[in-house]
Amino acid sequence: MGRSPCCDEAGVKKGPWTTEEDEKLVEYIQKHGHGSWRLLPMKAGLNRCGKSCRLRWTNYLRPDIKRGKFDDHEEQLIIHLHSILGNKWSSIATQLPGRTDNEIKNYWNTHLKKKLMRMGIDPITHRRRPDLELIASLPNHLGSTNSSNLASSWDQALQLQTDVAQFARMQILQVLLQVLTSPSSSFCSILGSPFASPPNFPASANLIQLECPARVSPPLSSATSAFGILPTDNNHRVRKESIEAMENFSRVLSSGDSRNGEADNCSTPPLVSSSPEHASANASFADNCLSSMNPSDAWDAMHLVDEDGTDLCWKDILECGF
DNA sequence: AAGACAGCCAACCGCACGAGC
DNA sequence: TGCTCGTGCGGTTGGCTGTCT
Repeated sequence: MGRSPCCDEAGVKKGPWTTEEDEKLVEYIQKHGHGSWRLLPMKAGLNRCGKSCRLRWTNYLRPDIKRGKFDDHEEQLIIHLHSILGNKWSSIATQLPGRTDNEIKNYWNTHLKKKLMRMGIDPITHRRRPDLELIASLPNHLGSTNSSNLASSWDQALQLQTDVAQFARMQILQVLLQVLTSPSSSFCSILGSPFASPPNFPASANLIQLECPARVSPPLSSATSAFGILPTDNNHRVRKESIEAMENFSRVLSSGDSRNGEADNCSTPPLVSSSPEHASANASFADNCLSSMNPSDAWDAMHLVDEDGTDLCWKDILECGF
């Protein structure tokens, strides 16, 4: 697990690459392949660490790199994949031939994030954020101060309050989905513990009566297992398979599947994880199973029952819990 | 014309993970 | 089983460039 000492070596050059260095690196790799990155600088006669060489090659010198502006299709694809995968830049990059993860990451941070915020969409959750919309439209509101506008601002403020409450509910829904679609450890341990409840979940919501996994009804368990989320899987396998599943899924989307149109029409894919570490597993379930549902339908789809076989009042729990 | 500021992006840093011993 | 090594990845930084004042 130790860190590679390669970049700790003294006397190794850092900073921008010169054309001579680039030429040496390209020439060496074209002749011999990169082989071991650690040994490459020495063999190629470069006073750089292997890591730096690898980065320079993969992000800049590789012959298949596509240069220039991102087109609309690429932009939409990045936004969509980010809504599914979170900050998994390397996974996103696999869907955009010729683009590097670094390039996509930079483009996201400098362009797309701001673009979404201007549209009133939270770039992390990919959900509509009324507050952001309000901020974006603030200049318009400041420009007009007559009484009717004041009244409409009040309406808007009240609407905002309602939206924030709705948003909070959705956050809880997300947390629950994260828990439900996480590997067994988190689901069972959280629900099995007499004290634990999902983060930010209201204390009044009593989840302890649930157990794992017998009480998860077939629709949910089949939906999750279809994407590799099995209670017996370990974390890494689940993560990997989930990402692979999402990559396959997004491949279908990008190849013009009919659902793509629906997804594109809805600029904010629903029920997207707010935490990157859960994004892949969470999203595979959410995006495939719940994309066309409103929150109420989503609950119906989950169809959770307690041990007596009666429906749990999840909706009520959420609606009354805070 | 020049200094301040903001945006952009290549490169670096440090952590995580798998393989091999 | 635990350690080291090599590599991949995501977050962050620093310097270059363009725009504004």
